[in-house]
Amino acid sequence: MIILSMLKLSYHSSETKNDAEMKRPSAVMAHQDESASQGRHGEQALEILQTLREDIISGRLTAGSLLRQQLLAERFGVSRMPVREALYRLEAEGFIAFTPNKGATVAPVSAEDVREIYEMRSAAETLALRLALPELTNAQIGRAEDLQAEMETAPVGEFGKLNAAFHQTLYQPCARPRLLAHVENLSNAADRYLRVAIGTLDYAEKSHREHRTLLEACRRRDEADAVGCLMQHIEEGGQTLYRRLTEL
Amino acid sequence: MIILSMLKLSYHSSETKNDAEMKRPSAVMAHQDESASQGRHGEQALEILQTLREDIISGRLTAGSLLRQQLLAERFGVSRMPVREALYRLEAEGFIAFTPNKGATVAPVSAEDVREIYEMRSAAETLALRLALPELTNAQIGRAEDLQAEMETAPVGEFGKLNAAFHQTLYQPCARPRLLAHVENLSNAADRYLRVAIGTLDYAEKSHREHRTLLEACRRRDEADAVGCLMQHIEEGGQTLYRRLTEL
DNA sequence: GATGGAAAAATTGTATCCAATATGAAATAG
DNA sequence: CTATTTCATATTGGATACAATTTTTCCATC
Repeated sequence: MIILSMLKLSYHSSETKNDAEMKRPSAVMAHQDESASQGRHGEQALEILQTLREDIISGRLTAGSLLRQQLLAERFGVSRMPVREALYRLEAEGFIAFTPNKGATVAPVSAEDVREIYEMRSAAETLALRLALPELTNAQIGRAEDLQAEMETAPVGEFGKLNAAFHQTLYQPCARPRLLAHVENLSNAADRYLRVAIGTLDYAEKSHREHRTLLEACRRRDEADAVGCLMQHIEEGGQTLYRRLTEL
Repeated sequence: MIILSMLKLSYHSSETKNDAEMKRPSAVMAHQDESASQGRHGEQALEILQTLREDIISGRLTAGSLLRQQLLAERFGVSRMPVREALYRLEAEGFIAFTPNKGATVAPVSAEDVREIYEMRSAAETLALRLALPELTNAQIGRAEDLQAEMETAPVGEFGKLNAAFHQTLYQPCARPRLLAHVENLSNAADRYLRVAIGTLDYAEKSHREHRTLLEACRRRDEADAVGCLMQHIEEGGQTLYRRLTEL
């Protein structure tokens, strides 16, 4: 099957002067303040959101778990109000689901879900790479190479974060805040499933090999090759996870 | 430029038994209760969310407007609590942005934004159509044709809703809840910009023509043709809006 | 008249309290 | 002994109350 984009999405007068950073918290922020969010105003909810998201991605909170607002409030030493704010945002990200008058439960996992996530990743990330490649500098490619090298020696627990950073580094120059947020959200959703396959060595080996091939194509600024590599990388990764989950 | 998907996203053992309806309210719900949300528990926020979203899309709330929680609470006859819940969800949808201790403002509009939205629509909707086409029944195509006929005579104010329904009808059989929610969200985001072009007759004329061509390709189950039509339809629509906005 | 600062008002963010519903246990009827 | 009903408890959804911060206003000073 061959899908061909015969439209070259050439929008004229594209200035792209600023990266148009959206005002949203954007999920990725270095822990700027290790004092347990006791100091300043209005950041408890963010802390709770990030912690719960980590808990779900890492598997500490399993699918179907009930999230009791009172328990969470006590755990974080705050009232139920910022907890509720965090839960609303988690719902928007697809990690939990509310049932009226009953509470929030961690979203279920399924083979169909991971298949869908990777189908969407393929579409979104190839678009991002295509738009980013003309703006991508050698310095940025170098940073991606560094991340790749780090990933190859880091412990498996770090794989998800480093992998996301690697991909984001390549997409960043596209300067599309909506698209980048979407890619990040899909990456988080995928990380929840990654644990079931990252244990096997050949999965990581294959990923590393494909990353290096991708970087090479980026160095050459070969758009067709780079996008093809990325698409294969994502779709085959998704198929591997899908098979792994249907076997269980 | 030719992008070719050389991977045929063939996931084996694909059961797709149920459509896996997500528990989230899903934004599209018929007004089941015209009594101003006074009756049952836990639905004020939904009413507020839908109303505010409509207000932003329709332009009644303009970019940069400050959304005062107290005013909204009084307008809807509730406390600030369900208002805040609605605002959090609107933020996740990209319609508003919070600035700490200052409040929520309606997200700005820009030519870059509409360009990005249509780039994402092209990627997401062609994927949805590709996945839906093998499952699409003649009855569903008939319903799409009915919607198209209705759209050609309806007042311009109805165009956005009918257009979204037309596209959703064709994508629905793909049975991908995440993807469909994403497509719907992008459609809402695009509707905010549609007002600037829908006034011109040739825009609507062109859209109707392309819709009929698309339906014909769907009838023939010609995937390459249908996906090509859809991609051209979306990308050229986006370029038209982009040009219109850069001229202002 | 313009400018800077302090106080007052307004607004957000959080905590506490209340209402409505759901969950679960105990009691009663079969 | 089991099933059903009723009542107590727990939990969510919403309203009110309070604290922290920002914005506005007003006045003094240059």
